[in-house]
Amino acid sequence: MCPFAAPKDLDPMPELPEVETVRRGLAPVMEGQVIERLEQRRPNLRFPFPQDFAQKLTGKRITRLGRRAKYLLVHLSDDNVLISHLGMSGRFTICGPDDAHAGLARPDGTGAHDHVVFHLNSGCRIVYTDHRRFGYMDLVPETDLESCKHLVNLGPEPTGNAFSSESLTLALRNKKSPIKSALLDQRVVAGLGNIYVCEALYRAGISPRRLAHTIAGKGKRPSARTERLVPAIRDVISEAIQAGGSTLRDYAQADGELGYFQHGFQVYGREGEACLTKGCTSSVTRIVQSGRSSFYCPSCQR
DNA sequence: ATTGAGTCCTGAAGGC
DNA sequence: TGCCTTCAGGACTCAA
Repeated sequence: MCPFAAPKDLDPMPELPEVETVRRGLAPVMEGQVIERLEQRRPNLRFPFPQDFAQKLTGKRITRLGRRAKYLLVHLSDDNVLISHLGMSGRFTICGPDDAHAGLARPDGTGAHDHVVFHLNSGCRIVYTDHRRFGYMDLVPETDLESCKHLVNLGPEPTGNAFSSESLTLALRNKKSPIKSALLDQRVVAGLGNIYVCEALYRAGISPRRLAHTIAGKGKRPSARTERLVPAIRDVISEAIQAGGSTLRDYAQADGELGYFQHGFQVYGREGEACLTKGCTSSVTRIVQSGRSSFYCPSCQR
């Protein structure tokens, strides 16, 4: 049950589906439990922890685990919400009551980046590990959740009703940046990261270099590209959540580390390899856009 | 206002 | 073998 995770081929990054998978994995272990003790091993991750963080969480019951975009939301009995962003390398691991190793630095070097340990009254421990420390945690009152600085500017959830070809048209209309950058903008649609943007654009047959406003079109009615892009985003996210769910049990049994699984990416990380579109003889190309890698097929994506 | 560049961090991977 | 450089990425800050 403890985090002796085998190295993965691809360093997994938490985007919306991974965070949702983490939420689903943690919920049955954390909901209803009291945080008997919280170990905070350093003063900050990406940002400082809130003042008296451990003290404010001690003795609180976890009422519910939620999620918004890439944020994990831990609702507490005192009407505060612990907001956790996993950044690049944040992971949660469930350690059972009998596991002596939880959250301890070990001779092989693992454990050195276990920054927060939740000790629950069930005896389980939830260990937050983040070797790059791009993640962060914050505590906000439930009543201010939607208007707090982390969530206030977020666009619609890609799997929700508010995300539609109409809303996307509006969001892209005046954007002069490439569609790749626009979709990474969390105000346009919330929860996409580099991987799923590449995959969605491939599915929709849209070049990452195309300027966002040329996708939205000029008229009021959504363009053909927008009509392809919305379901492409929706599907790629939904499928990834499903894939996460189906492997959740295996991972929890294997090592307790939650939310990461082998994806079948069609373009991401496949530079130089054959395009998977039937009949296409091109190969996947990598370009750099605003400092990030974009993978795409120059023939299929226009 | 919008957009892009720089920044944080660490481990892996490649070069010599 | 080992040291050094480069790279990955989200999202904040800053500047054009």
